[in-house]
Amino acid sequence: MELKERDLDRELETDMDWHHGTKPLVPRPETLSFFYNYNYNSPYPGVEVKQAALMETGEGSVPALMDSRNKEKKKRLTNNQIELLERSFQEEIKLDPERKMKLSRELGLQPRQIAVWFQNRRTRWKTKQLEHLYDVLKHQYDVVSNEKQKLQEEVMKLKAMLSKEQGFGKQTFGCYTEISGEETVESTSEGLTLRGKSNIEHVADQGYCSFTVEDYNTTVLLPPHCHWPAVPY
DNA sequence: TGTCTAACCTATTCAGATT
DNA sequence: AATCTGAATAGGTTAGACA
Repeated sequence: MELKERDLDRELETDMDWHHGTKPLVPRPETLSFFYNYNYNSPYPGVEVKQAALMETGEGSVPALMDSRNKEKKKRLTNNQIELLERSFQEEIKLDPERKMKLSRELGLQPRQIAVWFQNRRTRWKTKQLEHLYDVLKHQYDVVSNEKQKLQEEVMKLKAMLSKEQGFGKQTFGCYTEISGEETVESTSEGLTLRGKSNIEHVADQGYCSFTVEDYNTTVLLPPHCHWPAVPY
């Protein structure tokens, strides 16, 4: 980013970390909280008017005064604000300065509020993605596990038939029976696991479980052209 | 190369909303 | 009152610009 843009950004307090470099090292004095609060000095006169109007109608997003000491309340965003923010988020998960300012003007919110909302929204989205990924992997595991059990049962049946043919049980099998050159299967009651490592561990070892949300976004959950969350909010 | 700063992240706090 | 939800904060990391 160019210096000019950075300076402008800082001047307008559009940066998410508005306090960087100027963060007070001591607790904020209550009596001066209005001074430290980023909502106080609005660089957008028009926005203030809009916010005041919204407050009057009970839809305001500007923190109202909690008491005589100017301590401000947290206010939830209105449905309209969230709707527009959501639409914007669906269009693009990241927020560029221009869009931030546009949303700020349209919604009557401080740029930093827009940035914070997007940051929190990305966090929620990521959590949902991970939950969804867990479900997908669990389902895949269950399918593979069931398949494995069926195959094991089939092996046992075939073994039983073989031993019957070879002398009605004269030949006993050990605890582990060779199936292939690489893998053995436990023939005990808990014989559902591969010796050594489970499928999931095996997959994890091969790095299949190592992914980023971006990778996941473009491979597992979403169609290739889709770069915004398919998982609902 | 080191410093500065914007932008991002995760973890956490805290207050309003809900049960 | 307890719990949930989400707006906001704290502090750390990263990347780009610049001297």
